[in-house]
Formats: sequence, structure tokens, C-alpha cells
Amino acid sequence: MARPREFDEDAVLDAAVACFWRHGFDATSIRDLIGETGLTAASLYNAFGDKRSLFRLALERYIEGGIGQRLARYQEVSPLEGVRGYLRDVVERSLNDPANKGCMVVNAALEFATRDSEFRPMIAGTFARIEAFFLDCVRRGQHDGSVTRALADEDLARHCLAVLMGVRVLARIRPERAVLDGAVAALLRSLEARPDEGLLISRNDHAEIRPDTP
Amino acid sequence: MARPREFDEDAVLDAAVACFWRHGFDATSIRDLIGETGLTAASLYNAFGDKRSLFRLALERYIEGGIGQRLARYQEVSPLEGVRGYLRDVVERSLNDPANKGCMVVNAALEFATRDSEFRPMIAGTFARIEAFFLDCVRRGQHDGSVTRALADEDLARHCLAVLMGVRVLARIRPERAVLDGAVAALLRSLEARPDEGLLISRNDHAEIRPDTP
DNA sequence: TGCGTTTTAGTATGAGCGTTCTATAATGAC
DNA sequence: GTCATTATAGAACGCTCATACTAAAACGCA
Repeated sequence: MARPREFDEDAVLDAAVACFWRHGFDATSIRDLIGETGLTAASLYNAFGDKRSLFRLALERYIEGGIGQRLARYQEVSPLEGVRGYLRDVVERSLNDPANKGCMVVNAALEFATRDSEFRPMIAGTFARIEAFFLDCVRRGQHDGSVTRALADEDLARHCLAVLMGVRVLARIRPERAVLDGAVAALLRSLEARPDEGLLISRNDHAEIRPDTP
Repeated sequence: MARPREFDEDAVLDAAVACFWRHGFDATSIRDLIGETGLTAASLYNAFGDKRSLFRLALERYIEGGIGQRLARYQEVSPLEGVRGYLRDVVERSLNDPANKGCMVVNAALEFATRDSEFRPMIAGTFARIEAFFLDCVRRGQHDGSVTRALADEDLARHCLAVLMGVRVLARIRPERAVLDGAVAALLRSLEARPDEGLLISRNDHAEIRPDTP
């Protein structure tokens, strides 16, 4: 029993995601949001609270719509296909995005890294979800013999995560297919089981990087 | 034949690097710089121009002092040692930095990615220098037999670059030794030559990621 | 038809921003 | 000692920012 809203909340949130994704939190002004969403400042504040809470809603929307869907899609397939599909999807979307917006979560991770931020749990949690996806792929692959046992499952999963993050950064500043495909192809090759490898999974003592520690 | 400056320009630039490194360009205010350097706004503007030109000087200083020195140090050693030393250095410094500032160039890359920026050539050029370093390591290693020939040198170098970028991102939001060491250890293992591998260096057709293209 | 409630529209506000301006102070040259 | 030149100190400027405020408008219900 009151005046109804004149806008579609989902559409407004999509517009907010577009703004924040492209320019980040600080560089997006309320005026930008007003321009992109079409509503007034009063409506924005009334419906979504202040800038921080709107950003939170936009980030949540991005994570569920963007990353959650991708995770769900590729956890259905075979282990190596999961990793490959996920990374190829990221590469293709990156190369097809003329604005080179990268990943909103990675962007937010760097923007909020040095401030005490309410967003850090969301960001770290999202990275943890992705790492868990890779870990699941690796474990299934080590079990069915498609993924190498020469390294610990956690290390391989973190390797995947690092390459994903690296691709996200490189795609923004140097969006060339050769660069992104090359990095991903090498990662995928490194995951494959070698025909002569033993059956024992090695401990993750990280002797490769720190050989002088026992 | 005029009043001399009362400050040490190098010390002031170091303070500017500290500010911009920690908070980025936008989030660093002139007042922050005044507080950190001890100069007045008039002296800052008189000596270094506006905020953008000061940032340029700070970024140049960071690149030469931080990255250039590291590149020089590790291009003297054996191929795999070069890659390992470079990445271990980055990991150790990341874990020892309580502020988790990451890499100023990576931070700047994401901050300026979507604006038309005078800084992009500096940033992309720095990434290209690092990639060239990795490529040199890989080529020398493929020549002396320490690095795998199963993948093209450029792909392996880009793989190193991607992991480096990934480590830089992860170190800011999840600065745990296990994560960073694990990712790097897996990368280093993937570079090693396998005892049974052929002598031919494969073309970089990236069939691992894009198997359905000829 | 009026009332209570919520949404709109437009404007105002106070803080912070990058930058400039006005003096004043410190030097070397004459 | 005077002058030209440069560096300092601090206030001031114009602008943009996020946000709050004031009315008017649009509904369901009595």
C-alpha cells in the first residue's frame, strides 16, 4: 500500500555490476551509477543503501552469476576437461571483451587488499571456492590416472589457481591469444600423468623452490 | 644563485613510492604524500610537477630499483636456478611484507587497465622484460638439457609469467607460504626435462587448451 | 475522497580532492 | 647592501565526491 518502484532491481544491479566491474569501487562515482542505471540518487540510496552496500550486492551478483555458474558447469566433466574447460572459458571471454575488464573479484582483491575491508572475506572465499574446484579435479584425476601423481594434489590445485590469476592479470594489460593460450597450454601439459611415473604421491615439501630446507 | 632545496630528492621519491605502492594512484592523496615526505604542497609541485608526473617518477624508480635489480641478479645463474631464484625471491619478500603491498607494477596494471593511460607502455614494457628474462632462462635450459623440450620456449616463458602474476595476486589476498610455495614448486617441476623426452621441440599449437582447432 | 506509506525528483551540504596563489625566506652575483 | 632567482609555508580556490534533505507524486486502503 505505497508507491511502487519504477525500475527493475535486477536490471539496476546488472548496471551496477557493469560500472564496478569496469572501473572498480573508487573510480565509480554515484553519478556514474545514476547515469548507467537511469535512476536518481534518492532511488538508489532508498533501494540499495550506500555505495558500499551496493557494491556488495553487485559483487555477490557477479560471483554467483559469473564464477558460480562456471564452477558448476565444469565440475560435471572429466578431471582434466574440468580444468581445461574452465581456463579456456576464461581465456575466450577475456579475449572477447573489448573493455578488458578482467575478473571483478581479482580487481576487487587488489583494490581492497591494503584497506581493512568488509569485502575481503567474500573475495578470499571466492578464491577458496575456485581452489577447491581445482583440487577436486586434481584428486579425481590422480585417482583415475589422468593427472600426475608426481606432486601433491594441493600443490597442483594451487598451481592452477595461480595460473588462473595470472591469466586474469595478463588479459587486462596484454590481451593476446598467444600469451594466454601459451600459459594455459603449459599448465595443462604439466598436469598430465607421465607414462613412467610411480604410483606414490610425493609429499609437498616444496623442495623445488626451497631445496636448502630439510 | 638561488635558494637551495631543503630535502633529499631520492628520499622524497622513496616516500612517494611507499605511498603509491601501498595505496595505488587514486587512493593516495596529495595530503598523504605531504605527510609521508614531509614537504609542503608547494615544494612537491615545484620539484616534481603534478600527481601524475610524480607517480611516473615513483613507478620508474620502483621498476628500476625493484624489478630491474632482481632481473639482473638472476640472469647470471643457471637457467632453472634463474627462474627458481626469481620466484623464490618474490615469494619471500611477499611473505615478509606485513602490508602485503604486492608488486607496484601489477597493482598499477589493474588500476590503469580500463583508463586510457600514459602508464600502460611502462607497465606492459616491464611485463615484457620479465617475460624476456624467463624466455632466456627457458632457452638456455632447453639448450643445456635442464628444461623440457616438450613445449615451445615461448609457452613455457609465458607459463612462468602467468604464475608470477598469480603469485603476486594471491600474496595480497592470501599470503600463506603453503599457497605460494605450492604454486611455484609445481611450476618449477613442470619446467624440468623428463628423462625420456624426445629431442624435438614441439610447435606451440596449444592443442592442450584448444584441441578442436587444427 | 482523503490517509499513510513509499518512491521519486531535485537540490543542498559538508568534506576532501588536486592545484594555485601570496607571501616570505634563503641563496649567489654584483 | 641590493637584486634576481628559487624554495618554502600556508591559505585559498574551484571542483567533485558521497550523502541527506525537502517536496511532490503514486499507490492501497479506509
